[in-house]
Amino acid sequence: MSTEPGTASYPSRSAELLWGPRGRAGRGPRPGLSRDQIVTAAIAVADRDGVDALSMRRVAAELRVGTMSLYRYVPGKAELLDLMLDQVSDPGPGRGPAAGADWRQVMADHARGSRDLYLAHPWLLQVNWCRPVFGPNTLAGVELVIAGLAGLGLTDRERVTVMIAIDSYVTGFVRNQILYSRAAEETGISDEEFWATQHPVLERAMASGDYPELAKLAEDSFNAGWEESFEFGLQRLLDGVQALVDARRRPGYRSGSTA
Amino acid sequence: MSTEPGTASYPSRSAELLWGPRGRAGRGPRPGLSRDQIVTAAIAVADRDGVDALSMRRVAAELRVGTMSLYRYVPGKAELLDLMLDQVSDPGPGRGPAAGADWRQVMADHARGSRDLYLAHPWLLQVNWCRPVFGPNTLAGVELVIAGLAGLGLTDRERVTVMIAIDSYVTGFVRNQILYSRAAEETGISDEEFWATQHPVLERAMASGDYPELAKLAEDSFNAGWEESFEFGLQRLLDGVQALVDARRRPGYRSGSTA
DNA sequence: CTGATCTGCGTACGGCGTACTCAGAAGAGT
DNA sequence: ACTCTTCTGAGTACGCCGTACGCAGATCAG
Repeated sequence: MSTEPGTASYPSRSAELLWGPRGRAGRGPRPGLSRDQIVTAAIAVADRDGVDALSMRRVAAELRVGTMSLYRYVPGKAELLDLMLDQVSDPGPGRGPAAGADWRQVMADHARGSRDLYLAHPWLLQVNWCRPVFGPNTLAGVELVIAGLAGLGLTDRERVTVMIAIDSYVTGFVRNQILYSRAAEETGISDEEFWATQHPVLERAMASGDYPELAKLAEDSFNAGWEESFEFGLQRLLDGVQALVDARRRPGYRSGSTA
Repeated sequence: MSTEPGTASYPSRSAELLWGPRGRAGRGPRPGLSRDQIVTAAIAVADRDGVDALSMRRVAAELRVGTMSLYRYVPGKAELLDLMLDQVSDPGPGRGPAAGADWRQVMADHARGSRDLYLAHPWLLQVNWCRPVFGPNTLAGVELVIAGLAGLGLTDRERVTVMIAIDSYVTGFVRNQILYSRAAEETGISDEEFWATQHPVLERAMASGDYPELAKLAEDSFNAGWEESFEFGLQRLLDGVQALVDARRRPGYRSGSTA
């Protein structure tokens, strides 16, 4: 409390908001607004106009309400972002793993689902969360993955670490994709224009001889689609996990390296 | 130029700054400052006080100079960030791959090097780069990895995609680590205090029965160190690449899945 | 009806990035 | 040596931001 608020949320406050009862004392006037309304409006603004356009004033305007009224429902912007994260992580009702799916399918589905989520709400990866506060919906996703890794002979810690690895890959990949492709509209410069400005610079760099291997690459080496690249890396990662699972089942096997 | 600047840099301007000649016309007074000085000072501020404390006024104060003077050397904050990225990516002189290292060692070294870099300069992952502009140093890192993947029977496009996958994993992992561990000092709350506030909430969630598999996990399943977790995931990913390399060498082999 | 309590929100403060503007220093041309 | 062009340094100001504070009025307990 003594330090400046900065961008960081106060985790215990966010936890209360995420898990706490939504009771209300019956003394004053009825609230004309709800926390969910505010969170929904904020998500709409962030989706439509980007995270830079997300401000308390903007959200209030969206709801035709005074700016400071928001603070009756949300302690501050950081906590609002925490709530946005959890609301958007809601998988919807009845979203479980297909009954007969093997672990690899479950992991791949989860990875693709996360990717879709991040692409639909790019601000998820652009915001500096003070610290990931676990909300009910976030936790439900974790449960699904951990359950999908049950019964494979992995230790509990390995299951958790595999989950982290997959999440890291997805997060990092989509972050890259967003930086490259979404930024086009933010700068008002199309992808073609961007590469048109970069191309001569790169040509000169290649001609300099400082990057011999890069210069030898075929022209279209960087032209794989995002979707295709994502799948490729994901399958490599899952292949590696597969090797570990096989090793646990056939104890004679040795992995390419220990960890 | 017609649109608002926002957070996005103007890529052609950044490219000129990164690659362009540093010539100066000899007419006016000598510049009392240099772009490198500004970039260095900005990096110092970001490292010391965090990315939120990085402002043009702050950098100017660091250099005991008027705020607007910075704009004689750097078009704006976004471009300054681009320059910071490239300066910090300088691997130093004579940093090549060890001569006899196999590809796996080269990839692992590169991954660990990136990780160290990101941990040393967390703002690298917290800033929303408008778009990754390739600077000389960034490009040198790419060259190293692509060279390390030569001669393995992979296509050019596969080499690029493997590189992206490794970079995605590293980026995503360290981002997570930073969010969890670095945020402690920003909120002024220690790791213990944070978990102390989260623990009862999680206990109640586990007791609710909504997360059966999570509840069954051993208590210390999440307690693996960052370093250990990073290595584990990295080795899994490299195992997967290994499988692809092996498949290319023994054409009869089939991967766990195609991509 | 009274008093406590809660909501909505206007005002204001300090900080941000940066456009504009101008004084004055330094070299070029004569 | 003088002028003119050009460049640097920087103060001021504008429109954003998050949010602390305080007040008017609505609502309900007693």
